[in-house]
Amino acid sequence: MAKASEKAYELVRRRIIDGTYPPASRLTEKEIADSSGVSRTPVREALQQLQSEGFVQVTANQGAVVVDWTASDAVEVYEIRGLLEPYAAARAAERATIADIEELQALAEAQKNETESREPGHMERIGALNSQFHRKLLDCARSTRLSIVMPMLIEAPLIMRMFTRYSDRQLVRSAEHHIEIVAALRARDPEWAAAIMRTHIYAARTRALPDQSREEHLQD
Amino acid sequence: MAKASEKAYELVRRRIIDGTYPPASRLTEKEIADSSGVSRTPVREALQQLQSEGFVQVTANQGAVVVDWTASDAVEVYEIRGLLEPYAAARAAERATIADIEELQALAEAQKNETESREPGHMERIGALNSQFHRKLLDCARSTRLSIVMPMLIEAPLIMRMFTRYSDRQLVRSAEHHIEIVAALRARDPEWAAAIMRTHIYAARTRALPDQSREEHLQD
DNA sequence: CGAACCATGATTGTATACAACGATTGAAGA
DNA sequence: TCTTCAATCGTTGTATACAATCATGGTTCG
Repeated sequence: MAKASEKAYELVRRRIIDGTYPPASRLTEKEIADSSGVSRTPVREALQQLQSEGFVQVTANQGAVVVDWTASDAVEVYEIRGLLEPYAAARAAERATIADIEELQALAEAQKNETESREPGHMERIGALNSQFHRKLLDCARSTRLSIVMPMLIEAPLIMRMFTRYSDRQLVRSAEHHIEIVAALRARDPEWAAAIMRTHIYAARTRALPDQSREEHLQD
Repeated sequence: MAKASEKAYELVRRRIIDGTYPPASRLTEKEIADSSGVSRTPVREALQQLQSEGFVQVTANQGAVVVDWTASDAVEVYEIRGLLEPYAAARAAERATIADIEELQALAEAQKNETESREPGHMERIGALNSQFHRKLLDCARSTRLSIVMPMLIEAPLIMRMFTRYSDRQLVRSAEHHIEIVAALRARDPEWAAAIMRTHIYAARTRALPDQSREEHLQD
């Protein structure tokens, strides 16, 4: 059996992402402990972990609340990703092994296929593949600090739901970006990798902006 | 009395920074609990907190070890700061209140004075003032994400000791940078703020590079 | 009627006991 | 001599009991 603290962590994280625990709702340790079948001690650890990842906010003696995301929060996340992920991509271009690159390619192609097939549940699978791709690329950057910092930006609940705002056209483009990133890594070209990654993030950022009609309203 | 978990946190953090717990040394919960006079439960919370800030690395069933910093780690920190802090400075230029700016100015001037007076213990005070300045500026950026991420980069133990590598000339310059940053905020000029901050970080990064003889060896 | 104030209940914070796990050491066998 | 295995011990992981704290609602006094 997995460790108790992980069990609680997974449960809460899943429920935050799927909306069972809506934004601004209060989480009591006892309720989580009962739901996950562990004691309060590992629950507290899980909540602290979730806090360091930006999922919840715990206040002294008042417990944890699910953080509420505003549009400006989302934009802020993309701005910071726009600074850090190109750097991560450049590092990855210099450090990824062949095996790493193959794995990234597999992820990118799987995502591309999902965007084309559009079978039931493809949105969830695309979201998962997208997260995996960015996480794997982060791994290839071989940077302790980035590995601590970026998961919070990649796996934020709002960010993971952002795909629902994409048109089919935009989903395809996003997958193509991933494929081009892999190409840049294969070419061992840090600048190319950084440039296409920057493009990728900026394109995503637009989806987070309040008014989404500014781009591509003619095509979609 | 402060909360038990904070007590343990402060103790361990201080001991890591002052070298009582050297890099790569193992920290047992019991030893910390005895030293700080609290039980193991809050100690565990403190260690987890310290992990999320990059001070220690805890491994399952094997406890925590103080992270060991290499030269490349230091460079990595400055590279990331070189990306994030100019952005933070730009945001601060748009968001800082007059009171914020006055406080920053006071910190910058105090640091300048310390570099000129050179009274006993000035190095420690400069280090503290420097941390305060960057933390306050971060505060003015009004970014939840940056506030979570950056303390780890600003308060890393190695970074705080880096001042010992500065020549007098470089200490003065560093203080001057801070003063100019305040001027940029006062002018509400995000680009200026970002530019001088970038300069400030890059100048610091050079100190972290293995071979420090490349700059200013004639003057110093 | 309103505001300040205590009593109460619920929830978080801490301590301690116990369980589970891993490293280490020593002996037995090849 | 080297390897393997098992027992032991120290350490971490978890559960539970208790203490401290906060939100609440009702009560009293102005």
